Amino acid sequence: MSARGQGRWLGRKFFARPVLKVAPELIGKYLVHSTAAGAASGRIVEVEAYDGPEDQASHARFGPTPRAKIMFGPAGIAYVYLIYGMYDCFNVVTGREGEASAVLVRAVASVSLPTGPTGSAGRTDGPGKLCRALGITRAHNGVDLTLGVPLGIEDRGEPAPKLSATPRIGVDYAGEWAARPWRFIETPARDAASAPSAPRRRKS
DNA sequence: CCAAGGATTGGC
DNA sequence: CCAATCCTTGGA
Repeated sequence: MSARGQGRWLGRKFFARPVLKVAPELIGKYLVHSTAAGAASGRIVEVEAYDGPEDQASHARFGPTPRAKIMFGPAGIAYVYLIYGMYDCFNVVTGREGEASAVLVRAVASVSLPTGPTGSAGRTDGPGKLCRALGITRAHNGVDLTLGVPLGIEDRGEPAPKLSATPRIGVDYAGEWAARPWRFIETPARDAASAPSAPRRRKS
């Protein structure tokens, strides 16, 4: 459907802005993975921003290493890496070329799979499960998301959701950077059960 | 070359 | 609370 590409897929201009502006705007957009079998998609509901080599939580903190150099490149490119030897995590590069910033997509909802009913009834829990659910792997590292295939991010014209910002997950080692509220989630309708769960981080 | 640790998840 | 599991990085 490249013929109807006008504004359907988020383009270079959207991604080529400061990551702290792009990240919250990705909430409510749709991550779509198209294959021969059909399209797998999910509504983005949780993201994290990683901004520059000085961000001690970012993979770019060691400079443009073989793995992280893609973060220094042009915006709109997928950065998919393997974590803990078993899970793939999906990111999109943002900002100007030469800067090192990216958005980690941590969760999607309303998952739709080509094989039929999702069964998931909705939401993935984390970046690893998200990639597994949508079939995203390291093979997608470096693909241009603005083309829409095989991977793209779609604006379906939904109104901007209400957002909350919290510190990022699993970056305790990052010192003062760990405290920055650079994780964005759609504000839960009710927080009765979910709010108290956050503090539990390993290592007391 | 080698040792250490990780943008996580699921099991005990 | 902690093991799984392997790639990336930094240091010797």
